[in-house]
Amino acid sequence: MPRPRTPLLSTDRIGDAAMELVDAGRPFGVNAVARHLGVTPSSLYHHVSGLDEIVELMRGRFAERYAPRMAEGDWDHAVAEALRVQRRMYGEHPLLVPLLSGKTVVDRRSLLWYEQIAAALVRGGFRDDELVIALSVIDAFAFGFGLDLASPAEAWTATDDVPVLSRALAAPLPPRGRRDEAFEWGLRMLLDGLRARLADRAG
Amino acid sequence: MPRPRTPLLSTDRIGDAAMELVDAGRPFGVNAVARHLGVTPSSLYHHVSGLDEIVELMRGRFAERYAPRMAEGDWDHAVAEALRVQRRMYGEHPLLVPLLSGKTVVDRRSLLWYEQIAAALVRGGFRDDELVIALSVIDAFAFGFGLDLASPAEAWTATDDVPVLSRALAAPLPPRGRRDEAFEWGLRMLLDGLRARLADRAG
DNA sequence: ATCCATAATCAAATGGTGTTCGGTTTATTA
DNA sequence: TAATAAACCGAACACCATTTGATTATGGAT
Repeated sequence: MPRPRTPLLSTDRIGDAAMELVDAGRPFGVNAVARHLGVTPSSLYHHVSGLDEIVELMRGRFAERYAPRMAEGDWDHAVAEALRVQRRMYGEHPLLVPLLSGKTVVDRRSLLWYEQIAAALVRGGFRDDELVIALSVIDAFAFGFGLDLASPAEAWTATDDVPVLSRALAAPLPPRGRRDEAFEWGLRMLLDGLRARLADRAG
Repeated sequence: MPRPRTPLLSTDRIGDAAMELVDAGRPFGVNAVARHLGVTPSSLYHHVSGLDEIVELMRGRFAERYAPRMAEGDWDHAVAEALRVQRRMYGEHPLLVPLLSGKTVVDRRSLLWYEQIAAALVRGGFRDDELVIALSVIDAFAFGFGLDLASPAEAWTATDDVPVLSRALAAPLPPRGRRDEAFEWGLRMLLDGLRARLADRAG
């Protein structure tokens, strides 16, 4: 097939297709995106450098959809809100976790997500040299609990060799579920910890 | 080649080969393990169900090598020690992080690692129904900071669109490095948070 | 109006992956 | 001794990401 009269592809269309694929919980990859667009895989390489760029485009589309409304409230409420939104995203699309983790964030709209958190931290009183540390902690937190959502429900196997662990696994679950409860514990620890950092410095 | 007079393979040998591969920082996979053993990939399937089981065997070998010495000290010191050891493991073998995360832990020796933490938490006074929650938080913590170690040094790209983030990235780094510092922040938050949980209940 | 470089598609091939199947030989067990 | 199971290999399968070359349409320049 020759060059079409009107282009079939564009980075926007590719990013959208990738997002739709993940939205539907279908397997993700260059070939899958091409199939979903009714196009051969090689065509994509005229618009995109490879799989990583497609992932980055998709990251941007999702950052747009799950943009937190953190307004101008207290800095800690803003951080909590951002993390809750991101966790909702991973909960609704667990496939994203292994795709988005471990790669440098380049996409503009995704960087804005971090920018908002950084701004909230500044508002809270964190110094410049502490910002990147705090952001790293927050990021590790977000991806750690994101991984939890992407993992099988039974994270550990009960065995006679591990009686304490087995008893823990057999204990009744809280109404909210193990994962939600763990997230709320973690979130509280994170915010308390950040606030303590500020207080330490003041005192 | 027919069946050899003395077997070339065994699950132990396969697990060792996988570990040696990751130790050397070489690419990991069924074919790579087979090559390293001087054997065709199909031979492995007489001893192992597939890639996942090889990963699980390797998890066991590493759990053995990085077994924490948590003795009988304070429960919080024990948890801290276990997390530091695991972090050292991920630091020395970042390839492990994406391999080990997101899969149910089946290997006996790896489960013992969690068992020791569970025992420490019980010693600290956590109830049965809280144990699995606390373990989940600890696990998310470990993998979150493990992911940080497996990620590129520059997690974010500085841009004019994100001035606060860019300023944060440009700020001088602490002597220990961004990652180590973030881990220590996080560890302190985690332990403080767990202790606060216990105190809350007492009061 | 024509020419030409560029852009956009496809078809086909490359080298990789994990996995399965069939054949051959050896070891073990009855 | 005969039958069965175990352990290897070779070859194939279906996928993957990516590259190359050919074909044709578009848009800008002469």
